[in-house]
Amino acid sequence: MIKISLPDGSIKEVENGSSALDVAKSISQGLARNVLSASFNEKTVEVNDPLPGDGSLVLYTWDNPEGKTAFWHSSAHLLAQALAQLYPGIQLTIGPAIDNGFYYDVDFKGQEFGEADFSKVEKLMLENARQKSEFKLRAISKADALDFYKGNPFKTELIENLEDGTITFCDHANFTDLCRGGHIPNTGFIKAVKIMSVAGAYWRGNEKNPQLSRVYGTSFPKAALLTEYLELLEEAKRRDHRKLGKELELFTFSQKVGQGLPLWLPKGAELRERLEQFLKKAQRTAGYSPVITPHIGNKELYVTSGHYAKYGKDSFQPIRTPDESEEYLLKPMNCPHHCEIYKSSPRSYRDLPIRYAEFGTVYRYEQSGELHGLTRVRGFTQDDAHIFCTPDQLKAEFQKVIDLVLYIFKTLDFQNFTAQVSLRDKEDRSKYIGSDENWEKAENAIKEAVIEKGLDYVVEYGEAAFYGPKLDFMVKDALGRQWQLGTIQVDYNLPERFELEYKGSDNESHRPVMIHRAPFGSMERFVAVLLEHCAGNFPLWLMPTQIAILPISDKYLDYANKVSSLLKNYDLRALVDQRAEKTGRKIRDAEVAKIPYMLIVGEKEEGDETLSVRRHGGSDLGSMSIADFIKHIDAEVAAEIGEFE
RNA sequence: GCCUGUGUAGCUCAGUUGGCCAGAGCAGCUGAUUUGUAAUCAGCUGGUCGGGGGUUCGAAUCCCUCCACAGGCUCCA
Repeated sequence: MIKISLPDGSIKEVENGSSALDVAKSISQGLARNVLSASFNEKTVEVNDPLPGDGSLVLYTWDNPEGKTAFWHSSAHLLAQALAQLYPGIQLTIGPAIDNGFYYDVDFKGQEFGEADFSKVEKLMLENARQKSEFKLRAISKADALDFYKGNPFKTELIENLEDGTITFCDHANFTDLCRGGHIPNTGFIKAVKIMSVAGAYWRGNEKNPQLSRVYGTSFPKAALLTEYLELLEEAKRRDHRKLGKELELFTFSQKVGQGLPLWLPKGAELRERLEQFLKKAQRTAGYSPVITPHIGNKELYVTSGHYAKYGKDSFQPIRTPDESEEYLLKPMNCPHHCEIYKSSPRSYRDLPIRYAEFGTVYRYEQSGELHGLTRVRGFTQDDAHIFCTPDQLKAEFQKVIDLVLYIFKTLDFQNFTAQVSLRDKEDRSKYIGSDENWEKAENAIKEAVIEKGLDYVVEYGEAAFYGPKLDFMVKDALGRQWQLGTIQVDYNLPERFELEYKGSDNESHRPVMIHRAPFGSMERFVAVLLEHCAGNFPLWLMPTQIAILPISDKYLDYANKVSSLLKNYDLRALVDQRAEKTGRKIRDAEVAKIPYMLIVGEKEEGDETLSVRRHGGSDLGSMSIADFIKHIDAEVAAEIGEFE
């Protein structure tokens, strides 16, 4: 007998050779039916394999992320099996579980595969699933593994990088795949399957490598869950910022202007302006000085900064002047310009920190396939600022920026953000410029600042900017894709390259440290993510049109216009629906336009100088005097914005 | 840039074995209606079927090519 301890603290005695599944059966039949994976002594094990001895066991079902991972990982095997059956001669590479499903990268060896083929793959997968084939993991020697995959350069490469003695294959039915393990008991658990898309993916993510076809799929233990998931995707589509942006007339694109170059329509521009004013006010409080710099700069400037060497190919081609020796670049970054402003005058330690802020529009030649609505464009405006400070001031300045970012996220109700500390790649240091010593200092300053602020964060190695480590604030869009919004970056390198100096109290020259920071990130991306976050129902203070005044008939137009001009005097944004439509229609249109407040005015309201107030979404707030309504709105806006201290 | 798709009126979409003059709803315009909490009625306007080239007696439909968009891959705000 062996002793198995379970998460609830209980200890189960089971016979030698029992599997995780046997333990589940000894607890309850219901559990046994639902167990998808297990970990033994904190290591993932095969649920069907005998447990090696005493230890602690955790069983996972669909309700645990571990269970889903095993489920989708196993589904990837099922997909590979079906593809291999349908397309003889294809080469399999890798097929991991991902956030909402799985994919498999295959080389179709020239065979056609497109959307039209999805249903036959799904059908075959389900057919195979019904066989209830067990997944069996077995050890294999490196030599045998290489022999098995002779002729498949991808698997061969994977195996070569593995240690002999640790290599395992997974068999189910008559299908075998290189695999490290973690499977569901058998294929019968997979009840619903959907191939989502097929896309090109370079082997190991490197565009110099051959391109494979990545087949994306998802699967579920119940058909109803698949339906539910597809409905969720539909809902996400309704929240898509590209759709809402069009409907709410915020922005557009024109082929004639160019790819990735957003055109802000009046309502969108107004919204964006309000966001800018909001941040400018907070930045005034925080001691920033506004600066303004031009849209182009001499190429030499970016050669000095190192941007040209690193991002030259991602820039628009240089602009030439009639003077042949001159080359200008559409500015891809604002920092070199700000460095030159710093240098425009000698600086003393008494001047620091200096904080230059600019809503600077920058241009980057993103590959056409990269462009995506407002979240990835070729011309965008950063809410950029550069803080020049002494090394002693770095941590405090960094923390002040964190406060500013958190204030913004709080005001706009972004609760589900991820703070990511991005550090250098541990192995490859060649991607970065600057001394090890400075990198160490910068990385430590960020870590300390984040810990002292009590921020939840994850550390990502290799995600740093080429000139320094950073702290990024990531938010997910409607489809679950993660985008970087706010960013705070420490930089010892630009001060060096631009030979920035200040005179210390010791009358010696010293080098300042720079912080690059953009709490929104870019206005374009921020508006996009905000739009999806609130499904177009922006907070009242941001709404381009806050109030729709709806006269019952044109007899009350005069009163409606009078109310409108009164509201405008209070800096409120109202429109009067002058159409000869029925009230029901006017309300519907205002609802569809997501206007927060509707004021219905007719005979009664005109008589006693009141308003009949309706809130977007259907609630009737009843009758109110104009003064009370203004107070009501002011209170709502004040509650939304709060003060930055 | 590459892979897989998509592109018909301002918007959403029909037109899918090539065949009268390319359709609908919404929006817009004109008129009637003077209306009380999610769509009043009628009429009218609006299209180089993404651009170019080709096959054909005949192309939105088939072929080639370019462009844009969408979902991915690398990078990044």
